[in-house]
Amino acid sequence: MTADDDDATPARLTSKPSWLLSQAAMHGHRLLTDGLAPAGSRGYHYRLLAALEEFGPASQARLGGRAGVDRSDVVAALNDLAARGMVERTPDPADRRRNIVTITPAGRAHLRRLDRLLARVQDELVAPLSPGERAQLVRLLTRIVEHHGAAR
Amino acid sequence: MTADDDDATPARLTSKPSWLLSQAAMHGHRLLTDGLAPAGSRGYHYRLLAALEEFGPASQARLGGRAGVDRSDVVAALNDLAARGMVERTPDPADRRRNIVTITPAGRAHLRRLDRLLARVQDELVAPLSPGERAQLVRLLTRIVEHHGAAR
DNA sequence: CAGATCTCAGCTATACTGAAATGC
DNA sequence: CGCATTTCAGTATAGCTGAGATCT
Repeated sequence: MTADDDDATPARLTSKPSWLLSQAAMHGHRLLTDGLAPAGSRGYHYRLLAALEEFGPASQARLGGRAGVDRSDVVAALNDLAARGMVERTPDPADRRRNIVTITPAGRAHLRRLDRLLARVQDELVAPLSPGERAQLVRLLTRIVEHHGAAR
Repeated sequence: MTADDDDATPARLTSKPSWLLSQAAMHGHRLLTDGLAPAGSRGYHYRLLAALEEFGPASQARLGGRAGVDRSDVVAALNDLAARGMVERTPDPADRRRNIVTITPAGRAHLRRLDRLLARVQDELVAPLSPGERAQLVRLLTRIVEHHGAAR
């Protein structure tokens, strides 16, 4: 009754891309959560700050679209970021339904810190692969994501 | 104000293995859920049946370990499968704390049906890749999963 | 006694839906 | 009016924890 027996995984699973992807993503998620915890941040905080710095100020609806955060969850995440002085919400004078969200200098500094933390996470995640293999993995995954994302 | 602007994804995300993996896994999860729905089954039903057929009858604890289903969720999943006559729970005469779970002929037939449905799902998931690229993807993912899983 | 097993109740995080309030 | 935006309330699922009952 060794650990081999207990942990043995059916070949039906280990051979399937869908299972491998979900397992690898699960490990990635844990590394990311643990990696960002020291900064008191979550993945969606990073995604929102990144979208703001790369594309500039935006309404919450558009920001959510870019960062992959649901309209409903953007609210709470921005509350967090605003409370820490990393973003500012100002009413849009041209359309008073909208909030224009802007990243602050403190937000940019925090984003740079998260960038450093996440670089380490990526390194751990693909640790067993050579640089060439890592690039190949990114290429293959990008094609899969674009194939299914384009149909959205 | 085109869709490009709304759907634009920060380069910080699209270049990261952790993001690509979670996106690809998300698409895989949707295809899998949709693909199994016609059979009235979930991913964990498939994993449990697969573990039973490949490794034979087992206690619920061991079965959960093999199928990657939490001890707490095994109970409900087996209730489903038993109600449909796909598994049988019998007390272990050698250790009366345990239930020995066995797959029935109906369970094997159902598993074969799920196998066929899932083959289509895998095909859709990696549709943009050539056969060689699919094999390469499986190899790379396997090494990542084994690297992190071994440390468990 | 410690520890394993099954079971149930409940928690957390994520992704999503519905609807109200406001404004275009 | 229809439609968009923000916000809140609530739902569904997956993964997990705690504890009780039973048994080794």
